[in-house]
Amino acid sequence: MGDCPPKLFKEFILSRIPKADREDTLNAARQRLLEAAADEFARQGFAGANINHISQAAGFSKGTVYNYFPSKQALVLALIAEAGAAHVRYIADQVSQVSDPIQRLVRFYEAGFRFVEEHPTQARFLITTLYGSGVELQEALFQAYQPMFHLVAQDILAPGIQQGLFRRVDLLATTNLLMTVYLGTSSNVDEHGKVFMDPHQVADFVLHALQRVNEKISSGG
Amino acid sequence: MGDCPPKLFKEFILSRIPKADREDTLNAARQRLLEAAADEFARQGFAGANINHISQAAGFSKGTVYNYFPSKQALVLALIAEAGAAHVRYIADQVSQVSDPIQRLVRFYEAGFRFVEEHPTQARFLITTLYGSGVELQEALFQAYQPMFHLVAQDILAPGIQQGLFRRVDLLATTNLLMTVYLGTSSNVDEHGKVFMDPHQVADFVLHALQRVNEKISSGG
Amino acid sequence: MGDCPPKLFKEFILSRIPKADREDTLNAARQRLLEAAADEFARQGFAGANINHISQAAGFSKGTVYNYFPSKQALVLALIAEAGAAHVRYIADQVSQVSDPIQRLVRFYEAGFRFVEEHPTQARFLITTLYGSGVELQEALFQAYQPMFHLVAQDILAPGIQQGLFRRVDLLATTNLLMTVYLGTSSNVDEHGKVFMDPHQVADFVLHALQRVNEKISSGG
Amino acid sequence: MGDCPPKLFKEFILSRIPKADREDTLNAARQRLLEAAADEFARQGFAGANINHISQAAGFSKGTVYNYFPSKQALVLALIAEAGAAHVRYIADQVSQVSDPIQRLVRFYEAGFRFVEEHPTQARFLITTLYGSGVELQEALFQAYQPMFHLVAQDILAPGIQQGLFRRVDLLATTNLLMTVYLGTSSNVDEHGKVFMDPHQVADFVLHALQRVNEKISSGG
DNA sequence: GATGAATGAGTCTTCATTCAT
DNA sequence: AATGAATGAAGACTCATTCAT
Repeated sequence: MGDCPPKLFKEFILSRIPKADREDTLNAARQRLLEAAADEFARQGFAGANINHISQAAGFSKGTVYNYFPSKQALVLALIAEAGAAHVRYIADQVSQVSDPIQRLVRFYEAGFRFVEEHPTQARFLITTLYGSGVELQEALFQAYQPMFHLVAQDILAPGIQQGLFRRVDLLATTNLLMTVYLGTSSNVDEHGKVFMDPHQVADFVLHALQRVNEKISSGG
Repeated sequence: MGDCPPKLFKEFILSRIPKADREDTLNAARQRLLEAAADEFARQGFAGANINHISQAAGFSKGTVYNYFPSKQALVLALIAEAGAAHVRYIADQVSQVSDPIQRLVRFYEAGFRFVEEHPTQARFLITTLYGSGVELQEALFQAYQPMFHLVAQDILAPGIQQGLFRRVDLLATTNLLMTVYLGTSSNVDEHGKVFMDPHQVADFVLHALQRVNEKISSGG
Repeated sequence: MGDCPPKLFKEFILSRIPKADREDTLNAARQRLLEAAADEFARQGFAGANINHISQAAGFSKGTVYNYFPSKQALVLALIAEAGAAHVRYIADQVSQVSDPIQRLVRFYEAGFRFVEEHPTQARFLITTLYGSGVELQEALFQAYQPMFHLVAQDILAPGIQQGLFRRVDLLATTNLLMTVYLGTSSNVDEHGKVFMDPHQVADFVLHALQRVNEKISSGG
Repeated sequence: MGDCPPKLFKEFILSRIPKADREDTLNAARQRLLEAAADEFARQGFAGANINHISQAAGFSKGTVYNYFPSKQALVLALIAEAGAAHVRYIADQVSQVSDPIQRLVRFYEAGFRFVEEHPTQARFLITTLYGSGVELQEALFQAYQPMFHLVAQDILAPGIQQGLFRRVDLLATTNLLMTVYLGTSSNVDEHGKVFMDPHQVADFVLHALQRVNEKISSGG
């Protein structure tokens, strides 16, 4: 650095600090856009969403989204990836804090509902994308959710069965059912974003379904 | 007759047939439009659907939907009402053929999945409308589904509890869960419209959840 | 026809007449759009042209072009094909009315300039498209002009050489030169659309270039 | 110096070098921009050109063109003036190296085609601008080309006629024809930028057209 | 009732231009 | 002088809806 003339050194210093700020600013702008997008997409669906509204809801003028995302499609896909990953991470973090499979299952629903209540817009976006129309987006989100399926199967169900806490259910089918129950119940929220059902009610239900019993009720056709 | 151009032939035929049949024909036109609408709405969502495509898919030309439905919105609402009612009726019919609550629960899932497989387009439309975006449409469908909630609560769960077949669960919450499990699992279909899960697997799961037990697994947070 | 009830026969007759009119109307609309397009494209170039202006200049409102042409690109291509063919046809018709190669060459420039003066918009469009930017459009027009190259080569130059009226020039290169001279000179018009040069002046020039001589002026580098 | 970030290194260099060289650097930047502009304008036409692409193709970032040219329009006009002048100068230099009018005419086409092959981008820009759309730009280029018309008329044709080498043609019209032949033939290049025609073929053609003859072929309409 | 041309508001996207750093 | 984020006007294209036939 000694070769740099003093003036340039100063400039160099100055140029480093704004750069960090700038990056923060850019990331913040991107985040604002993603949040606004989640809101708009959740309310109107992909086709019904207006990308200009998104840009303006994020505090920019019409064209500015396109400085961050090359198209409406790219914007949803980015949102699916980020919100999906955030959802998975939030739940996985809290589930992994306990080790007992039963506790983990309870935590799964607790954390899941908490995510919905803390991130209502993202959650609503995710649910409507998962079940709403548009196969391509559904598949993208399904990909993003793979770790959550894995979490339920490998970190909750499998050890629970192995430890004799749960009955010997089919792993794949039951994972699907537990996920279905989570995603379905968490999509019912009141106008304040509160999930209608209580996580412990839900957990109770599935724990009953998983418990070992002597006599099996037959459902044969 | 061979000299008549096809369009006029159609008119001629229409003018000859008795009034009751003519009504049938009109209803048939309406039905064709509703089916085409279900397909388009299921694939593209409400906002993404093209009402002209619907008209043409039904065998009419562009403006003709408007002879049957005053607007795109009115068309979806009619479709929600009719498809929703058909869905409820299909399941209720089959459930009511047996009287044992356990058998009824099994029938509920059997009939439900069968409906999805026999009416894939309607079913896909209903699911995407129920979870997809657009609060107004969701509420309309929720209304249409009230009889199905009632069926589960009053004709399956309540008698089952009363007869001591099911444990004393919360009626509303459990109805929600059973419905959630149905709607969630029936939305997972492969490319041929076959539901991924087996109805008996699902029924087994919920019957386990409902069975009376001596020792209760606690999920207390 | 005897099988048709009388009312339908009347309808049949009525339905035939409007149909012909309708077709005329549609073709007229299409032609109006193509003319308006030629004007706009000639003035602004492809990229600079505003397709809404074209629609409105043709007496329609904004979106109506799209009832006739699926895209801006398709519109230019149709225009290139139609105007190019008209240009070729106009010249070929008049050239073929005489049989002497020298007369034909004169007619070629006469008819060519007349076309420019009678169809100034189309002509300007064609010239700007041929030399202007956009390789794809240039190639499309080049294709449309093939018959004009063929005309010059096979119906004017070749017989002229064979009859000993023209010197033994290279057929391809000279065709290019004659076409170049035509296209280049016909692109210089005054504000009233009148070509600056006189067709006989131009014809004289090329006839001198083609005449047989004893002594050849060498241009050897 | 190794610690200086690249941007600053550039500034450092700039600040050390003498004023005259610095001006050269600035001019070099301007030249890079003009070259990039010629490329973009030639490919896309004025309306289709993207001024940000130009800036980036010149090695700058988006806004930087505006430090050199106040607007897109000003940029083309500057380019027209500079490239037009370069074109004229290139040809005039080589033509003036010989004094015989016939040799000069041959040189005119030789040098003209050589310019196209050595400066393909500029040449393509000039041709498309001359014939392409946008009257204002056409006129600007026409102005820039005045010295080339003057060259042909006063330094080639007039002395040739005076020396009895060419027949007594109309000066203005023939100048137009010679220029037309040049501009028209030089616009036909293959994908490597090579002009399709040979300059001597072209020169031969016009020399034949200009040569004195005893018998004149009449083209009288 | 059926048709399909016409309408025009609305949407996605591009890009010349500005300006704070 | 260079940067590149932001702006917002403008343009290609879509489509719900109307209506004369």
